[in-house]
Amino acid sequence: MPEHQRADARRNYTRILAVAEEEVAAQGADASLEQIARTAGVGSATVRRHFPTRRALLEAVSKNRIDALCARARELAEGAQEPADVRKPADVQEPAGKDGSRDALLEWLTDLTAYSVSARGLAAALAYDGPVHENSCSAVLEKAADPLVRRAVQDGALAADVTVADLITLVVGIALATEHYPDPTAQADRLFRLAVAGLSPRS
Amino acid sequence: MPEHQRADARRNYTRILAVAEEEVAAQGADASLEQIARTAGVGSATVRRHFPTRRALLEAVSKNRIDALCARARELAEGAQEPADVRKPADVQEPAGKDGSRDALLEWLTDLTAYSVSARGLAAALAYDGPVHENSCSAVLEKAADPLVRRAVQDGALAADVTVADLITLVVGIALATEHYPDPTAQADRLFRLAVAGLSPRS
DNA sequence: ACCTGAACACCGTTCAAGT
DNA sequence: ACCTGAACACCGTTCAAGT
Repeated sequence: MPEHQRADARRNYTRILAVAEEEVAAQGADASLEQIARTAGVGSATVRRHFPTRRALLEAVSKNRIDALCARARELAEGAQEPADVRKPADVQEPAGKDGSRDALLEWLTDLTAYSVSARGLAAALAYDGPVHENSCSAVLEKAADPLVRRAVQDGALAADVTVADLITLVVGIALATEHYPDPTAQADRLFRLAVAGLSPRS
Repeated sequence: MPEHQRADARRNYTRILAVAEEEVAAQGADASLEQIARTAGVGSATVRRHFPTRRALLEAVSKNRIDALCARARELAEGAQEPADVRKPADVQEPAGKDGSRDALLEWLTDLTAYSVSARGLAAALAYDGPVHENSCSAVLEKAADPLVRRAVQDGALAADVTVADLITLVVGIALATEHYPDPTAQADRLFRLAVAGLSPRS
């Protein structure tokens, strides 16, 4: 969204986005752009001017949830208990340690799973689809969650070659594959816990 | 495909399917039905008569691979080494034991992952999409692979509440989420190994 | 019984004409 | 600078007319 816009342009942008949020929530990622234009009372060409691709629209619709997930990641990265301004110097081992790192990461991934399942269109917006634009949902989310993953690796709670992109893609895959289940939340939860536990023997 | 068909009907069915295989291989699960009809030299209504839904067409296109995966599952279920006709009585513990159960299951899941990534349309055909028809791809595949999962559970190599549907859905999700990566096979492999290892500490 | 061709409603894209 | 309306090519669906 450009800085200085004509008033009517900004108004249209807002209306389209509001309608799109409802429509995507109701119809999912395949919601009709034409229908959105009609309901917003603009031409479909105007929708296209503001959102050149379907993905761009889905990303805009998902922005609030992405921001919330980013905030949550930063919160968890600092350690849930202590306020941000009393952090230890970098050379002191984090008090949370291995279990804390792992728990924080798992909590965030659990939140991501819940969001990806319940917020229609979010999984599609996050799914990899060609080289990632700088300010895309994926890029923003990965940047925010990266510290969580790095700390887990440093503390030995996660294999060294696992990236934040791997984990997000895995969760997105679970969300996509469970989308049409009778109870998507329950099934996504099952699969997420399965992936966390692994397929190795339990002993 | 009905038993007794008029010759031209059967011929059309075959041609449509052959064209669909090429088109889906080239364009993926979203291939244009209209285009398939044109190339096959029939009306789009004829395509629709033989394959009432897109899913039905994708399932028909995927049939060979599904059969191969079923055969592989049965092969692995009997224990790779011994021929089928010297199997022990049921009350004797399988010689393969816990590790064998787990290895057989993992090998099959690895094959399923490879197929789901490389055979375009297969993941879409397997993805859950409402109540499963009796002879659907999913049903057939689940039935064939179920013994592998049950044996792994019995031998303690897998948590008791994990079902064959869970595992297939997880793999399908990985395939869907990695579809547009530069190297889908490599990324799907990464995620599959991650899910197998789990996110728990390694020690 | 099965197929064809046409008609229909819809969609996304593009662009000339407006203000 | 931005929007609208129309034109376009495409798609999937349905059905009357053929053989």
